Amino acid sequence: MNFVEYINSLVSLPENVADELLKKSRKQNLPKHYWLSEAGEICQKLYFVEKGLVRWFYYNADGKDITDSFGVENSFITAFDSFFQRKPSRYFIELLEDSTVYSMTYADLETLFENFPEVEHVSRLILIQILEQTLDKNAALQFQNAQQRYEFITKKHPDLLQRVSLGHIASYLGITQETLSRIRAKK
Amino acid sequence: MNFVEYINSLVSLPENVADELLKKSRKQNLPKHYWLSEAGEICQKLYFVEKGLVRWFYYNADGKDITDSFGVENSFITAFDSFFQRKPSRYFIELLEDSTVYSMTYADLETLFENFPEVEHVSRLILIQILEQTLDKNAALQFQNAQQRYEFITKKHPDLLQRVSLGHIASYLGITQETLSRIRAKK
DNA sequence: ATGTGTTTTTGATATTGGTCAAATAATATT
DNA sequence: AATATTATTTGACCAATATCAAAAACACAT
Repeated sequence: MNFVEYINSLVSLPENVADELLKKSRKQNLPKHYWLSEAGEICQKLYFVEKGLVRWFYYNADGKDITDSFGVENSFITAFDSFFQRKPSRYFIELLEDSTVYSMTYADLETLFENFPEVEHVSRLILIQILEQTLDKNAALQFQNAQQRYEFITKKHPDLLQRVSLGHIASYLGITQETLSRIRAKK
Repeated sequence: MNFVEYINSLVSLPENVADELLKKSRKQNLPKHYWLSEAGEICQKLYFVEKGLVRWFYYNADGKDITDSFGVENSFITAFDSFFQRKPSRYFIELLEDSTVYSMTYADLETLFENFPEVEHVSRLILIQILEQTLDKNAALQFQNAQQRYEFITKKHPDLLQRVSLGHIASYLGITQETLSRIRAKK
């Protein structure tokens, strides 16, 4: 599924809008470990992952690598604290697998916003989805113990357990990898 | 500042759009402890707080009251997991002070979306702000100790410390009120 | 196959912050 | 003002999880 097909599954797009979206975007195959964006910089592109896996992370005050989130197939990916507001990001965005992504520049997206209300509309829908996932994660961290956090990911994102290293999963859940390893060991 | 003035401070609205927004909205004074929305139900309205203070909270599996977030003057308030997607919410929304709010139904907002691209546009801007605040809070909870969490709120939302009870602040930060009380005691 | 680097597991110990209970302080009600 | 209610503080104790260190398992390149 390319990203226009994905959008069409959310709202049906007039053909000319679909064409414009494809025309303004660029498809690329990029290798594992490639960085789509870096902390401290303004994220220049909005990505769509057709195949592959990404990780948002940042370094905290102690220099520790903290995984904020993961993005899988059929997700729009960007530094949400940066791209739309044109200010430096907190996050790095890293490919965890060889991936196929579409990308679009901010300027091109703005042009689409101005010319096609449908694009603005679908952006709103997607932002709401992302906001909801973020709220979910907040609730999973606040006052949940390590066991409960692990259950959150096994229920909400079981696919990630197969594809992501234990260390990244633990960090995402706000626990140490030793603790996660012990949780897995029992049961 | 009423909510149309607030929106105008973000993007300049054509006069007819501003008029429509005001026409579709309702201004109310509501008392402290009033619930704008309840968990388990579809949140029916989008609110704007002109004066006052609100709290999002939910009851976790143990029946514990968990504060997710606060909303102050000049904020749009709704159950973001519910209102736009028309599904039951996790959250209660409670007034913590006597407040003046504007409200608009989903149906009326949809009509505005359909007729005025500017409304869709400004919604996107507001959603991005909210998403960013939510990401900030995520980062404040993940791998930050109690002291650091308290510093987060003193820096980012110092006003809340004056207006919200210690118990609610502690819950918001994912720590017990006893721990927060002890943090305040030293220093 | 062998060696090198990375990831995961296991163990021992330390620490943070939670829990429970009671005292004090602040706020609301009669 | 007196009383009841609610919020905050304090103390003693304990549990969950972090930290540090080392071993084991696994992956990858030569």
